[in-house]
Amino acid sequence: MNASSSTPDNETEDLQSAFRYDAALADQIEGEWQRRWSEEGTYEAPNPSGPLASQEVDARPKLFVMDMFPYPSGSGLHVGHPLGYIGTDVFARYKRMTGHNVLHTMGYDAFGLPAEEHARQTGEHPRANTENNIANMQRQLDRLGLGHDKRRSIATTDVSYYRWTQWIFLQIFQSWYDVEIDRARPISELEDLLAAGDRSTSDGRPWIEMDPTEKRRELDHWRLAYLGDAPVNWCPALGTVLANEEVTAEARSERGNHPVFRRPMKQWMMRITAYADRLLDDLERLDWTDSIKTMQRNWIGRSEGSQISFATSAGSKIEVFTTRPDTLFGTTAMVLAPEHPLVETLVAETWPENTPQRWTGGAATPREAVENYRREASELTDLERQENQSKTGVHIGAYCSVPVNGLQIPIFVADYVLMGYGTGAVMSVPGQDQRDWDFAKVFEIEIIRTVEPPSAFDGEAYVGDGPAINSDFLDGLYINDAKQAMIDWLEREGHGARTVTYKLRDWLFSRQRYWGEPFPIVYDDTGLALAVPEDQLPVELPELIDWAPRALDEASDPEPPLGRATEWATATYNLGDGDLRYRRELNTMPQWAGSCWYYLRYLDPDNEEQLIDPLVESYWMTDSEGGVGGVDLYVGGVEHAVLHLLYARFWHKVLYDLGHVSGPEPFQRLYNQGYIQAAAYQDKRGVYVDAEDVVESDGNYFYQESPVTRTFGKMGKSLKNSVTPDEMYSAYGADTLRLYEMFMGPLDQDRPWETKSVIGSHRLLQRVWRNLIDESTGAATVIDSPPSDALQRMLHRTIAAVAEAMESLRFNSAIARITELNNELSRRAEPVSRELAETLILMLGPLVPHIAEELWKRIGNTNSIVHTRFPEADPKFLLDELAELPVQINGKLRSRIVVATGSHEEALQEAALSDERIAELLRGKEIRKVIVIPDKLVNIVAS
RNA sequence: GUCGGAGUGGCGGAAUUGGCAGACGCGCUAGACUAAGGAUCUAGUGCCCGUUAAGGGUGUGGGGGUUCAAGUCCCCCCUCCGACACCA
Repeated sequence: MNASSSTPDNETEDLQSAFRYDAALADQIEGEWQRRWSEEGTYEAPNPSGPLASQEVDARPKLFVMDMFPYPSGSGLHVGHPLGYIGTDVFARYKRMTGHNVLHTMGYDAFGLPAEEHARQTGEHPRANTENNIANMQRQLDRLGLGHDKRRSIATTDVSYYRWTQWIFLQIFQSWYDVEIDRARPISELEDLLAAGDRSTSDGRPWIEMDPTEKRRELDHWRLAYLGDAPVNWCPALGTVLANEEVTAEARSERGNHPVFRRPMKQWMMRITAYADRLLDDLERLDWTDSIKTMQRNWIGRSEGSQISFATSAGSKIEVFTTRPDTLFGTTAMVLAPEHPLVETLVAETWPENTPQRWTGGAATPREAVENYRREASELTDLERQENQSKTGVHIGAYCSVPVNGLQIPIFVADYVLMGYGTGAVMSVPGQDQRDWDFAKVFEIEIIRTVEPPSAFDGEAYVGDGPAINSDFLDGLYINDAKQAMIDWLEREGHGARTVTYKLRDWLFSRQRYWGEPFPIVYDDTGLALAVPEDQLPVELPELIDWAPRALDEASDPEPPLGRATEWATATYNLGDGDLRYRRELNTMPQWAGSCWYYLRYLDPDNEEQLIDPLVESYWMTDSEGGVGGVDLYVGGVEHAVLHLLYARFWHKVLYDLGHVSGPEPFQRLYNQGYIQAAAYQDKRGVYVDAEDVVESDGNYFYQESPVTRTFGKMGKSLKNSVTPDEMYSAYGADTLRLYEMFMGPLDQDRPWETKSVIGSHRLLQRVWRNLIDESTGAATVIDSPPSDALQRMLHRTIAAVAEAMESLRFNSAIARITELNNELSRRAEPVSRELAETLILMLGPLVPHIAEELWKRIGNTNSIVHTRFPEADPKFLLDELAELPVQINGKLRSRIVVATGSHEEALQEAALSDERIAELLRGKEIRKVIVIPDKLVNIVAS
């Protein structure tokens, strides 16, 4: 790092330029202004009521700008981390200056595995570790000069915060989804409906015949948060169960890449599937990128089709789900997932006569074949199953009949059919489905095409549209009509019905961890869950000594660490029958829980009486322009495209149904910032070397004289390519770092970090400073006379461009325009008009607040620029009287003419044709046509 | 494989509705200041031809098309990045 004045040798020059804008001066200015902002509460945004309200009602329009809050990592920040935070800060500052009441703050998503992993290694309690990390990270962020309302900051680990996380859990626990009115309702209302017979119970028994325990079990059946007995993803290395979303396709944990095993276990589940359609439909009302919307749509995975029953000789019917009921006449086999429950009852004792050898898997009986196949399938990892795309399976010796034509078709088990989707059973139609085609080829199953392929078609299964063939009453119909006709027939004949299925599963909500929110749930002797009363919240985490997960092997079973807090594990509550002892729920909530609602707590951070004051909620969360409402701008990485954003939307919708929030969506506009990448260098052995010490020569890279190869990747320890904000502060100051990060490119794009380029942003600030300040005295050099007409025009064009760029988050363009203006001032090398100087400073304000405040003060102002109006372009300066227009011949630029703006076509044509060069070039040519676009160009077509 | 997104100088990137491609910055070249410059300032800088110059040609991943005019619109192809992945 070479700050110009930091070497002792140029002290002489330093004395001459004691007020040159360098790292030392920047550091001093930044410290002073950060102190003043903090003392004056400059960034505090008033609420309409409650403790954070200001004296008078704030008439400004509100704007809620938010970053995805970080996990407070122990390793500290590198320059890639704050990119989004700087972006939102610039936008928030710009909006403050255009008269908005801007809420911008920051919190910490502080529960989670890393603190426990760290604790396991060091013995430091997760809370102590977490608090240290938060303090450290806060210090690093403060140094950037982010304009946050500190009063509103929270950490999900604060007891006063997770008390309300627990409260929300109870709301969900005590609700059910009424499909008739399509929203969640309190469970007490269901009780009334069941008692009145307006809803039938899950097994059809009358409510009044149930004993109290049966009634509780019945209600539990309906709850939005319920105990499910599904197979879970048990990760022994992490000592916890994981959600499907936290497990990779290779059956490993997303965090740490440890093996994950399937285990059946009683787990808390959230009925997010009840909201599948609303989560899908409301996407259309959101200002999010199409790619994120598409990812959510794919994740929800809604598909319409029909359920069809196939009768078997054994009596049980096989239900399949298909999106192509129109192809039913082409069904030539039935394929079940290996885990399908009906396999047991359907499997035949002996092979039927004439069973082809290849169907038997070489086994003596169908049962043996199925058992062998199941064993082989279970020994494959998901990855192997995926790589092995050739179809395998065995016949189970039984047949079922195709309802529409009575055809007897063989039943198979095969692992290409997944138990987790649809009904775990597939009607195999090789003519119209490539997977079925592949399967049919292996087992020599008959192929009947039911859609006529185009004559040129030479593929295998044909999935395109076309007229139905070989399909009796469907013949000639195209796919859509054929589907309708078939579904009508199935419904009329009682063989099936129109249905919808989803890929989305219910959300597995418990973790066998210490460092998470305890459930506000206890159990009595029935083993059924009971809510801890709201007025008994929070259920605080016990201070465990032995909190670390046990080292566990593959054969182990899930075991929550809270079970070791023996005193805490039971509790006395009065739940209506007097004080009784209850067993506590020992699982904790997943990290997603705390991030599902933090935006609401920012709004009313000190409320102990209710989740949020409705007045405050509707003030910040309602869109005055009639949009769906919610956070006005939410900025974060694309990695949360499905999980966090789907969970938070789900919780918000539940709160909306129950009347706790005023709108259906939490985040109106979502913006995904890109990532900062950095060059990383590997030597011959492939070992990463310190990027800082690599030198370039003629496009090749060397580390200690030896050639190294360059790649780009995420900044971090493993690639040895981190650059810390602290290094940038000491070389240039925080404003330069902010400016550089914003100048590198559009906010939503990944961009490579280049330390050598940072100097460019520093130079801009130095030149601005020099244009307004005498570097030897520190006094302002501005003069009071107005700027020249030409400068005035340039200034207002700049204002218009900068405002537009700020509005659309194109900060790189805004900076370019400001640079152009400042370059012009440098070129003129004359004292700058105060009017122009003020405008320039205000435009810089959102980007580089410290130096802007300092310049503002030095040219004679006493107020802060934070709430000063952003300059507005005066239209009268935007139009020049004269304009230089290009003149083209046959589309090629040949000359330019200077004409009055607003000149009519004839005048322009004449000016163009009488231009010397043009006349010269046109000599001897025939003018065929002249295109004149006023104020744009003239194009002469000649030959 | 399917679905998204993107390809513009040596590099990061600009370019409203189709209307002067390469703004702005880095780097590079030359010069100024200097004991010195990895500081600062000034000028130049897409590529090719043209001794300088005037000028000309060419140019936004490739190929075709629409148009007076295409980085921008249409068709086909290639490459890279991201997500999902036997979803019936």
